[in-house]
Amino acid sequence: MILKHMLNQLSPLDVAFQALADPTRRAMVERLSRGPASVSELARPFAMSLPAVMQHLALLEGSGLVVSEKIGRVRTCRIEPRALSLAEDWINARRTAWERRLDRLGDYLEELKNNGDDNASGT
Amino acid sequence: MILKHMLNQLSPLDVAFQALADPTRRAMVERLSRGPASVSELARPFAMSLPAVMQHLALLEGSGLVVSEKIGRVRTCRIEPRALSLAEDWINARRTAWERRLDRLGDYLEELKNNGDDNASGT
DNA sequence: ATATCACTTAAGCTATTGCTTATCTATTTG
DNA sequence: CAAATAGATAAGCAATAGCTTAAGTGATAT
Repeated sequence: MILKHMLNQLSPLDVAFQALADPTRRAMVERLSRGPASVSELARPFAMSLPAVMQHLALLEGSGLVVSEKIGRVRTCRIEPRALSLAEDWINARRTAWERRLDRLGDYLEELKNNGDDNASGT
Repeated sequence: MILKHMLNQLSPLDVAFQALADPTRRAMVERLSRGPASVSELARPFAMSLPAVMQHLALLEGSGLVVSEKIGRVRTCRIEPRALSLAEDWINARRTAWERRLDRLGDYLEELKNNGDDNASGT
């Protein structure tokens, strides 16, 4: 039997926003925005087990928001700004689309007002 | 008995990112970025029941990303750009923090290179 | 060599999420 | 008024998310 969730592959945007939805993961991104960190450094501020932190990290890496490299026994993590841009740009596009729409509406109403008196007898 | 999840109140940023994490809700935001829509207009593109759409809508309104007004029997929804900015600005702040950090590092390495020959005997 | 450190993997458990159907309440419209 | 329309509320259910503990693995220090 083929399950529904096996069919629909998630887009990069899906996984990025899903990764950012969790407060712990956003705190990890915030920490990494100030510079690289090892897994245990990343884990230290949180009141949760290391495996829990690793699961968050796995999701962040899966989304491309974070990349890491293991040297010896320590894995160093850093943030990938281009994956952040992806989400940022999506929001920006929707917000500016709305604002442009408001501007056009404003212009139209302005035009109506200005043409009001010299158009009153025009028809 | 007091449950843990009854204590921790979610921040505006939490609910905003959580709202944006779902593909259906992002599609609704995308639709609304092109102009206001009624609940059934919003629901039409999706292969799910109206109550399901209403639950998504409730979450979007709870996050402040969408506002709505009911006139007669139709509720008209529109997007609230300032709530979008909240999430957008959070991402932007982290991304630019990282990029500034990289720039400073680049400047430092550049400086090391330029001072290399006239500093070789300097100490 | 062996103990410690830094992670990693696996399994399991609970709360939440994203749906569903069924039922209900207001507003139009005929 | 009766019937259709637009939305709202409630209850329930399967899948997922976010943890936990226990038990690895491989690198480094004693």
